[in-house]
Formats: sequence, C-alpha cells, structure tokens
Amino acid sequence: MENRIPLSFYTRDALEVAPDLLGKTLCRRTGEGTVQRYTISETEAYCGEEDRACHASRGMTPRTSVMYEKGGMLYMYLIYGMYWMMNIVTAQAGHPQAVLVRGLKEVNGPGRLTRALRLERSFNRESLIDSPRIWLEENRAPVRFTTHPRIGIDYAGEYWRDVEWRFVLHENSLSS
DNA sequence: GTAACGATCCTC
DNA sequence: AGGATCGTTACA
Repeated sequence: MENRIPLSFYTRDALEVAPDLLGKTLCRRTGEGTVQRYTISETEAYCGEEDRACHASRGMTPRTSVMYEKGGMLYMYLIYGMYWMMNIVTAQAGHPQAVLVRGLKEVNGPGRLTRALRLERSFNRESLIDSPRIWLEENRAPVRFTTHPRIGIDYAGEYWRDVEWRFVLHENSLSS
C-alpha cells in the first residue's frame, strides 16, 4: 500500500532532509504496474550558492534552475557523459539545495542505482509528490547513521571538501 | 564557435 | 592508473 511522503518533508533544509531520507523506501513503477521498492542507504547534501561543491554555486543556469524550485522535485543530470545522478530538490523556492541519492541497500553507487531504476533525463523536474512512476514511502523503523565528507568534490576547496554532509545508514539499522 | 571538465564506474 | 563519453558551462 502507498504511504507517500508529503511535500512538507522536502521543503526543509537539505541538511535535515538528507539524513532523514536514510531508510525511506524509494518506489519506482515500471511498465505494467510493477512496483520496485528499494531502501535508501546513502545521501549527500548540497546547500545553496555558498556551497562551492553545489552546482548552484555559480548561480542559476539552465541546468540548475530546477534547484531553485521548492522541494519535492527530482534534479537529474548526466556526469562523465555516461551516468545519470538522482537528486531530490529540497527547501523553499529560491533556496537552491538538493540531496544526491548515492546508494540503496540493494544497489551501491549513484550511477549504478539510476541504471537499475532506469532513471534518466525525462525524470528531471519529476515531482515526488504526485508522480505515478516514482515516489517515496515512509518506513517506521528508527534509523542510525554515520557522517562523512562528500565524495568527488575535491575541487570545492578546504572547508567544503571536508564538511561531513554525506550520510550513511548503519547496517542493521532497520528492523524490517 | 570552441574547449575544458566533471557529485562515476570499469578494466586494466 | 587510465579510459569511456557527452552535456554544460565559460569564454572568445
């Protein structure tokens, strides 16, 4: 049954949403009504124009305009000409923040998980609030996690490179 | 126009 | 350690 996470979950700061996403169920409806369900296990927060690792650090461009929307949409982009990255836009409109979904319990790696779920360009600006093909569901179990520096953003400089805005779900954190 | 460069992954 | 592979961005 569907217990879809509401808009109010996504309109908070990325630094609150990113750890709260751990353990949530990512649901993908493919083809003839089949629904695949995965548990989110790793996320990273990207927080506004100040954050030198955030794509919005150089202001609004055609690509980053979706990050300036209010929370709840997907921000999809192609990296290295090969891999689609799945991001969840957060915060209020005008605050360009997003959370990169970096891993699932079932699939490790941001490029691998979008391949497994068949997520690509057409999901950019898709709304998790009312999309029939992708959404999130609550998971009542409590969550334990660790924090770490973000990956692949060494160019961002000392402070932003080292800040621990990556969140990893503990093994055995969920009872289900 | 043109060129440099990735929020990665796979195979040496 | 290096290559794949191409959209986005900045700059001329």
